[in-house]
Amino acid sequence: MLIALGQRKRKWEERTKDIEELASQYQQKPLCSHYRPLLSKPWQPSSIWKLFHRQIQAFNFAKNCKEDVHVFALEKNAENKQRFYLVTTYTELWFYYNKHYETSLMHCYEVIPENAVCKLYFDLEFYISTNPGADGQQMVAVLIEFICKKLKQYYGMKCSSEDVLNLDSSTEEKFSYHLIFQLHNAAFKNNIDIGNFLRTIFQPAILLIKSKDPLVPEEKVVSTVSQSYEDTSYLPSCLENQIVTKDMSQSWQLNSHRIQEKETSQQTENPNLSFLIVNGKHGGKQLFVDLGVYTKNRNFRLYKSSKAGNGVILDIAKDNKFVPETVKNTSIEEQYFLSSLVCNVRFSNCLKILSCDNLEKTKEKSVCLDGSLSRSSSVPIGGCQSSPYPEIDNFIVSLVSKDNIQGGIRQWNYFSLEELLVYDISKYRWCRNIGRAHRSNNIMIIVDLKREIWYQKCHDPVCRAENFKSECFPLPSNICLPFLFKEDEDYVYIMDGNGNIEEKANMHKSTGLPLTAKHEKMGQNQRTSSVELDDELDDICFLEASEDVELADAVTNLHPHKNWAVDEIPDELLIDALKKQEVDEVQV
DNA sequence: CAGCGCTACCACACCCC
DNA sequence: GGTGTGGTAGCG
Repeated sequence: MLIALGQRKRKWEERTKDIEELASQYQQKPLCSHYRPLLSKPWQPSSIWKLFHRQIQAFNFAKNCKEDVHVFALEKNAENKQRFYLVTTYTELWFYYNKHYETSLMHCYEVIPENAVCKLYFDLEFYISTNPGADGQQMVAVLIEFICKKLKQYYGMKCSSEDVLNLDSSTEEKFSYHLIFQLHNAAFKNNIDIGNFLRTIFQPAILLIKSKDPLVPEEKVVSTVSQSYEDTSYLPSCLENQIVTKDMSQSWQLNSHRIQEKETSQQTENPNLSFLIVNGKHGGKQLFVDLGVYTKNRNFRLYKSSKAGNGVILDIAKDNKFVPETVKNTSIEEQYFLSSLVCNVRFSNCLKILSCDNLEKTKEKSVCLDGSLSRSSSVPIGGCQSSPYPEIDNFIVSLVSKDNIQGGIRQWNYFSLEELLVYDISKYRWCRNIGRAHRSNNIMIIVDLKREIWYQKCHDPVCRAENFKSECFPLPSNICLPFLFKEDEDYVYIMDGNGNIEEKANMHKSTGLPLTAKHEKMGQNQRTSSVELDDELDDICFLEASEDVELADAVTNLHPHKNWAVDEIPDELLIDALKKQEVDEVQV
């Protein structure tokens, strides 16, 4: 007994000694002593890499992070499809992912947060055995052409197959594609709205499928296809005769009239949607486009990832025509990776947010943040629509309720990349640029959840031309995320050098030392976002995520045309800014 | 110790003709 | 027989 205890004690002492030795090594030779993500390449990893068992814990942690972090889901393996939730930045994920395809990161999914602005994306699939002769690539081409046409029709967006990233994950059994639209200066309000949009434009096909269901009475069925002018030779032989009657066509027109008040004149252009319909695995008709992927917090498989239990990765398809712009010091592969991320959408003044309410409500709207493009059919949303943060909404309403004017929130949009809430204000038009209210243009208030600040921007063309952005004001602490979300860190996992996930105490990733609250909050002043990858960034994007944020902001205000990283700002400018802003207790 | 968000489907209760 | 509700298996 005593001997065993003695052995245990010695083992424990050895282990403690090893850890202490390792810790002193890291202290002497820190891994990230000169980390300057905007300057040095190859860059070094930041410290944000945390795994959680529960999605909610991952989101709560991410919301308290100062970096551009995102939540990803990892499938463990084929036997155990249990999922973990990883919080990290795009850049850091790529850094490890790129090297560890065959480890824990091989089954990795982007979590598309509910309410987050995102790109138009598609999951396409059909079983090859039940669809003999179906030409998947040709069907994809027709689909893209159709979607581009509808984007033009509904939102005035111009795009072509060259703006669509085609990813292929097909097997001998199943044709499987992902499409990610890279629209210029436009994105959808959230993935629910994408679903609404697609259900609207695919409605004839959806109803046609339902009509094959004996439970649906035939007279309720509406469809399109008055003229079937398109080549259907790529269709599976079983679908060649799926042409719908003229009565159905009229029905669709009626129905469509209710859906889109202004579009009745265009109905004659409706193409044959039978290209959308395929045979299911066990018979029955289904859509080529999976409409089940537009739900809250949807997991969408990453470029180069495979499903657990199936070795087929999502790779650039042979027929892909999208080529990302090359960016200095980054590989084309990384650019493809960033393009494939559905939520990698950066806020800017000219970004058009596309939205679509669900079919029952039958309202269509498209709003441009710069106000320069006309809004389509719908009425503006009346009153105050609440965002996921009612406390912040209340604060915004209090900001725009002054001088006997009761302003309101016309609409809000959430950018998960930078954690920005962009509020379009109604009724209240006071602009800090001109020192009075605009006559006809509305203002917006941007809440930066990471920097815990808010500022005003403007829809007015003159203010826009100046790229006006007001001073930054601190958010009251009781509406900041750390206050609203108390993070749960009971279970923290890290990945070892081989990319394997191990359960660990709550440790600092680079040093292996226990992580203190201060480390957490400081985030080591590191920026690993795609900031340095995008030449056309809005000024708001450059100088953030640091302890010195206010100072950096002050410098930006003084020198709006320079874009410095926090640690690049010349000392004299910092001092100027200090004087101007009377910022205390800032370490230069 | 440990996934999440649906939808389709089923059983059952209640109501009306 | 029609309609509403609540629970859940199983899909994506």
